[in-house]
This record gives sequence, C-alpha cells and structure tokens, in this order.
Amino acid sequence: MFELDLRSRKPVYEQLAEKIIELIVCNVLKPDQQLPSVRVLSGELTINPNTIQKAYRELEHRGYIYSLPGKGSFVRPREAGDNSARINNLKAQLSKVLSEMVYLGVPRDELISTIENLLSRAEGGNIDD
Amino acid sequence: MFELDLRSRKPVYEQLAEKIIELIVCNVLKPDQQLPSVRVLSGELTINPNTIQKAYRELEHRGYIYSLPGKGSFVRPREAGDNSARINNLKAQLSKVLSEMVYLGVPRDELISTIENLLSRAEGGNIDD
DNA sequence: TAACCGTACTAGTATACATAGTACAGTTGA
DNA sequence: TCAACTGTACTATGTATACTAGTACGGTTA
Repeated sequence: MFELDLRSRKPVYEQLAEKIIELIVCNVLKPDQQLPSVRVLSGELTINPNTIQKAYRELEHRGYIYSLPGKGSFVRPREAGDNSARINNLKAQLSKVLSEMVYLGVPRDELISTIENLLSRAEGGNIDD
Repeated sequence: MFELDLRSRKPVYEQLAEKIIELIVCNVLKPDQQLPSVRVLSGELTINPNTIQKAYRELEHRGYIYSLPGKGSFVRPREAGDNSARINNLKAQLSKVLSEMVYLGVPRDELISTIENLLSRAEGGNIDD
C-alpha cells in the first residue's frame, strides 16, 4: 500500500506521513476510515513500530488523523477552521514551483492546461491508480 | 542578502541553495553575475566556509551556477537542454500542492486568479522586494 | 481473559550536519 | 614578482537526528 525508499535522504517516517496525507487529500482514505495499526503496518513495511508511531504522531499533530488508545488511528474529517496559515504556505510553494517552470521554459498555455487537468481531478475527488 | 534559519530542521546549505535558486529563477541574479565568494559569504552569514561551499557545489551539480577556480562562482545562463526530468518533478509537486489546496477548500476561482498573478509576475521577469 | 490497540520510555548504532583548521593551485592587480 | 584573492580538498571533532531493539503500561473488545 505504501512504497518507501529506505535509502533516501528523507526520513522514513516523513515519507510515510506524506504518502498518507496524499491519500487523505485525494480522498482515497475516507474520513473516519481506520488506518493500519502501528504493529501491523510495521510488519508489512518491515519497519520498526516506533517509526510508524512517529509518522502517526506527526499526522495527528498536523490534524490529518486522530488516534484512540485501544481502538486505533483514523482519518480525521476536514473541518472548516482557520486553514489560512497552511494555505499561505501552499501559496508560497506554488509560487516557487510556477516560477521555476516558467524559468525552465514551460509555455504558459501548456502550464494552464496542466493545472486545469490537475484541478479537475482534485475536485472530482477520487483518483484511481 | 540571504536569511537563514539556523534552528530549522532543514540543513543550512540546503536553505542557502534554495534561496539562491529562487533569486536566479526570479532573475534577481542575472546570468554570468558573480556570486559572493565562499569566504565573504561565510563572513556575512557567520557560517563555516565549508557549508557555503557545499551549497555552491550542490548548485553547480544541479546546473544553476558554474565555478572557476581562482576567479569565482557565477550564475549559469539557462540553456535549452533536456529539462524534462526537472519539469516532471515540478509537475508532481504542483499536483500535490493543488490537491491539498482544493482539499483545504480554496475556491477554484480564487486559485486560478492566484495562479494568473503568479505567472504574470514570473513572466515579467523581475520581482522587486 | 486474551488479543488487540495507542503510547511511552530506555539504550545503542549509524548517518548527516556543521564547525575548525590546514593546505594547495589558479587568477589578478599592484 | 608578490600579495591577496578565488575555488577546492582534505582531516578531525562535536552534535543532532533517524532508526532499531526491547520493554512496559493502560484502554478496548470479543
């Protein structure tokens, strides 16, 4: 379910957290859906349980999941709160990426159509792969 | 000229490299313009020269600058080569960012207009701040 | 009660970052 | 020629973090 690169410079727990965020954001993992337990996922990925727990802790701290001792960890439904901080962060990332693509000579038309496609998929909800 | 966060989890040399890329991409640093020497920048930022050199080595390896022993380091003019690998990487980043913004409830109209603004600025070349 | 769940520790190892110091070769202008 | 600059290449050291291993505790559920 999750593909990790143990040789990467990026920490494993961080790779895992980003993978899960991706699945949540793309609605592959539905709200209140239960995630694999720390120990089960540890066995599947042949990774230490502590590393999985660290990823889950990170995800809970960032508001993507919630954990109930004795029950499990679940996808946290998105709430309409103050996401302005995170949105501003994303805008900054967007600015960097777009600037670099323009710098590398990607035509504006191609860029716009790419973005349109990505938005349609994102708004459609599911992404099947 | 460069603002770094020494307490950040992200390595200093990486922060510096990204800052310089940003300035190159936004045309603040012009092609063939000389960068501060390793020792001078080391003094200004109160950072070890080796750390600066590591950033410069990284930038040279990624094709953003070129270094001439005895002369200095300079912004490398962009060449129309095969940037497809880097562009695909940027598209993947773009996909993630857009998905997350949609997930956080940013309206499509607002998103499009934001992108239009960013593109205009990027294509305009200079960004003054 | 047994088997699962999240959580919280300690301890050890490996790796990467950053610093300090030294050294060498090429370039440049006085 | 010489001094002052440039990039580059080392060694050594201290530190922070990632990851693993192992153990333990309390809550939940069939």
